[in-house]
Amino acid sequence: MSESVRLEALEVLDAIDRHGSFAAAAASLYRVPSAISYTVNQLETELGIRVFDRAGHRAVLTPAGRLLVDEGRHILVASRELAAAARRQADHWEPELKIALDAAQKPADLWPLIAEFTVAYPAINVRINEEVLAGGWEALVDERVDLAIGVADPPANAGIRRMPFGHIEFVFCCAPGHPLTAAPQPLDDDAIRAHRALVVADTARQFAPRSGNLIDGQPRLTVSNMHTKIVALERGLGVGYCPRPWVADALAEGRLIALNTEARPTRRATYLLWRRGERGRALQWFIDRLGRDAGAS
Amino acid sequence: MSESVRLEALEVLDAIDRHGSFAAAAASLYRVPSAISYTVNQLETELGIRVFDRAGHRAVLTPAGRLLVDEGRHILVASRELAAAARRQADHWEPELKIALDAAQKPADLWPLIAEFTVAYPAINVRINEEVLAGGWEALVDERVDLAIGVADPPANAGIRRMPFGHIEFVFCCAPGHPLTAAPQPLDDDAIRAHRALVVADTARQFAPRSGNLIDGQPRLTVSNMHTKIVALERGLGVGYCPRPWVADALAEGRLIALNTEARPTRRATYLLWRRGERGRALQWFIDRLGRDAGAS
DNA sequence: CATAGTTGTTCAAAATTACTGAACGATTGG
DNA sequence: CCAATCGTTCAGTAATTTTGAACAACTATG
Repeated sequence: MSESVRLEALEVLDAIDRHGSFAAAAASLYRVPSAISYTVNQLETELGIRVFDRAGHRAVLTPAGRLLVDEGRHILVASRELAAAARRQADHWEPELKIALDAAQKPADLWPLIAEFTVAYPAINVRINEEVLAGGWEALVDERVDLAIGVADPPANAGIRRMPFGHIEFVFCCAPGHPLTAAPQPLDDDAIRAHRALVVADTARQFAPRSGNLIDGQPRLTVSNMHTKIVALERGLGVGYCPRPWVADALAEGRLIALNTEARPTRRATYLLWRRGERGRALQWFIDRLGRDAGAS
Repeated sequence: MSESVRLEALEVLDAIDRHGSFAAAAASLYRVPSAISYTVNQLETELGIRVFDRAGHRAVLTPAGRLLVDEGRHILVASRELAAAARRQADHWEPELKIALDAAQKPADLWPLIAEFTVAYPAINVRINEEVLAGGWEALVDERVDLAIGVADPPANAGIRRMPFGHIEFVFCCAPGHPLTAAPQPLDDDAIRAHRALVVADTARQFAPRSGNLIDGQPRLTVSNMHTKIVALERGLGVGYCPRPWVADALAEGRLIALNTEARPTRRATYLLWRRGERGRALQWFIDRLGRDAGAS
């Protein structure tokens, strides 16, 4: 009456079910029929139940046996996958790579690369979180992600390695009918402060939240992601800076208007960030590929 | 280089991780330290990787070893649960009991019973589908469920056993401002046919769908469940028969009005239905408990 | 800086477990 | 009814796992 089923028994059950008889299963496992009998008997005494009904002298699975076969196959697969995953891990392939993508980057830009990776390495899971402002940095420091893409102005930190990734241009936008469109440009802080600012909430959980491009004293409408911010801008709910790639279409189609503002940096360098030390091959692959295209964006 | 990890090795790894050393693990498994060494070595050669780093002469898990421990525990749990599930199955406890609840019954009426069952038998999963008209019957015949509760007017069938469950009273309802409220009662078919009928779609997939209480030629608005039907009735989108338990509150609060209709049976017997033959203990438990209260509803 | 108490390894022997092969009874299909 | 298949049993053998003793490396403690 052992408390757990033995993997060997599950293999034997699987073979019997797959080949239709003890004899055929024995042949498929390069063993002799009595060895199959032996294992099945052992399983039955261990579990204290009947797994096969031997009435018609062609052994047929009992309901409990059926359960063992069906569920047992999941366990067999899992234990094979675990062996494979351990070998990959030992070969410096992490089982899962977690990526933080800064909200200023368009997720669609990353999809071709993800697609290429998952085709080449189907066993490695990839998980992408979109993070805003300090969120990507914090996720990296907290080891919630392995790689942060497109973070602007990251603080210096001995434990974090960085590589220039590109530049992101911020455009001050509002809807066509918005009162600010009538104001003289370049807009000064006072002109801007009179109108509600649309901001994307920083996803940082514990570091001091940063407010990007934000002028104090201005009324705010905070939304949870860049897409919502742009929709809200188009509806005239406020004004704010947006990454150019996100608003290029809306500007071209006249759904949003770009306005000049005074002396505020609109172009910022962005970086690829990862923790120093052990670098898995999947992480290295992404650093290589993203670094190769750097500056293009 | 076997393709799968052995359960014995996972037990040993788990014990080492849990107790902190080979020696302590050996003690906990009532074995001698060299046996632990043996199993670990065997695992390492089978996988072709290092599982422990023996540099500091206090063996420490490699990343691959940590993966094996963490993921391996899931496999150990699964194989123990499989053994237990097989024993329960052999003891005529089905691993999962699937119940079809007729839309005319209020799901809330079943919750106390479900709660009682899951406390008494936490290992047995219960799944409830709500089915409309022929849907419950069909789900039973198709073996998608094991028990159908509250089905009205089930066809006779040699493979299906039944037990009277109760009665369900249907009330013809409409919103307070609806034109039918001004018509003389009892309403005849012509009066009813002039107004849109709200019907709940039959969930039957292959049997001829039944239309409950429906007069042909009448315009219809079909919705997917009883709750939606009642909301739609309250909004004045149509008229129709509803089970009294579902509309009792709405009638009492005046959100719906009950109207008399001509010569149509408004009270129907409902039944508990299950397939004849092997009857698992969970099924028997529900039949006993539901049968005991029969007639009360 | 000993020293006692760890920890994990190795190896031959012992114990246990799994597999084989032959003999046998039961069932199926032609 | 005969030949072919199927699964079981059982004694013997092969393979694997466990043991116990000897050993080497490290740690903490006085």
